[in-house]
Amino acid sequence: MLRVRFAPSPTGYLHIGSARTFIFNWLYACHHKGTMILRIDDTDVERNTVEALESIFEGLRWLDLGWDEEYHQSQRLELHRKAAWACFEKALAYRDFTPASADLEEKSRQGGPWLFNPGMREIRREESDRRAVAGEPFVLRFRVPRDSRGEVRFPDAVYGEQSKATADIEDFALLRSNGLPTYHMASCADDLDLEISHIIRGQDHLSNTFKHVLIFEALGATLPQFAHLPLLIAPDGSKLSKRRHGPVVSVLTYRDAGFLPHAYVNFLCLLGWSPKDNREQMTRQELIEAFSFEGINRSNAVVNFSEQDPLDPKAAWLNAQHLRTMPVDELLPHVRTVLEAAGLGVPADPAAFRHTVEVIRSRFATLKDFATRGRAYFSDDFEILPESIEKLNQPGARELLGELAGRLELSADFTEQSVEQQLRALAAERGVKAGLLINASRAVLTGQPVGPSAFAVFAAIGRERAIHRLRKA
RNA sequence: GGCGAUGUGGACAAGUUGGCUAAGUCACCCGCCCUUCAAGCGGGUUAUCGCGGGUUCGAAUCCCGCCAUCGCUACCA
Repeated sequence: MLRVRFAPSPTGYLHIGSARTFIFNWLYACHHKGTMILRIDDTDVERNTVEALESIFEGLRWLDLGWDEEYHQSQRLELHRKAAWACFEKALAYRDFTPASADLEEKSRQGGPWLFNPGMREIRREESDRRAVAGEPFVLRFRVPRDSRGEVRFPDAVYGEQSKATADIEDFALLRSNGLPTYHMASCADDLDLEISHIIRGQDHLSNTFKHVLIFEALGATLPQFAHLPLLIAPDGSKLSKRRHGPVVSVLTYRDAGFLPHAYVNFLCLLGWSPKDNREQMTRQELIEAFSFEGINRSNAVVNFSEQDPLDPKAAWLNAQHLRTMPVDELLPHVRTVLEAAGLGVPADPAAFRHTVEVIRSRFATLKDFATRGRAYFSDDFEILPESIEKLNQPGARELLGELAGRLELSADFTEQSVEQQLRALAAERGVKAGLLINASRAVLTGQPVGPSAFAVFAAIGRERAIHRLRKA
């Protein structure tokens, strides 16, 4: 049974890189009909916040992909401790009584690799026990087998066969002096207990994996398969950080910018992965079918944003693409949500709503456009832009609009075709270009200087409202 | 400093068992369409494949060296 997990730590909002990791895990699980597990890695009590946890869930819910099982590491601490002490009992770990120190850190930075605190590795069991019982604080460290073996290796589905000399792996901590497990310990113990078969995570963990392999072996487990993902980075090559790059690193920013969840998922998939057959816009099902480790790149991908334009142009394009090609009925709920959030109503007649959306969506790039540029379609309270007023100020435009209103009122029917007929006839009779009336109509009906065919606008707005707006001009 | 990785046009990204003029997408420019703006359709500009050597009839693809960038090097994850 294939089981994968996404394991965020609740120390900040859902990062777009984390979101992509979640998506790739999800895709892999779906492709192989496996199980997707969400595991909250909250062992760092100092940095965890409930706000961050909420924010992560909010982001994941927006992505709208779901998961099958959910765990929180803080509720499984006994498991982690048991695993850590099992290592100790087998003499694969030892107590380190050295107090945390910045000096040692400094020393290691200059003088080559730092492997362990001098003297601690060799303390005899009796002395170690005695000092512990006496209440002396300690961290439990893994005893890297530097004497018995030369290197640690593991295959990575993306980066290939990896190896590292044990001489270059330091004695990392398993348990902190406060008794809580470290990331390495908790993660491995849980991966083992939850029977994770494939660990798909960011490449920043590639070097850590050597330690994890050691832990898995110490616990007598067979290794899961590893697949590391290239990182998402900023245009200047630095890693994406909240401090330096602001809201562009949070998935919720894209929700608030009016992205369709699936369009953003689609975009993220194209960063570091490719179906290799030129497809860009893909449905969820197509992504699931096409996804495989073979399509994952090894180089980091740049999220192409700038101060002027915080949205990656390709992401924006992909969103517009989905917006105008997806089945309308799937789009409608999203439009409704955005309109309601803006305090706008949705047409009572579902067919009218659907028709209106159909008319305007090809000119919009985000969901927000429906409430801003498309406001006049859903409310009588809208602004007429200065550029639109210019079109109204053409000589004779207002008078003709009034006249048109009169004719439309008396007309037998009110369809795109009939309105066009009436309008063109009027223009011909008065000896003006149809364009004059067409552009003026659009301006007064929608407030916008540009937009869909004016005749389609008439039909979408409806007879009564259209006539009213014509007269008001 | 040590270790682990990566380096194809502004961004994404094919191609890496060596072999026609290095795909495609976004962005940008032009044209068509046209009542406007998009969309759509057609076309175009942008790459000495990080740099320098080597092997070869022939290298983005193989070998060596160098450089740059990223990651790990925490009682953070």
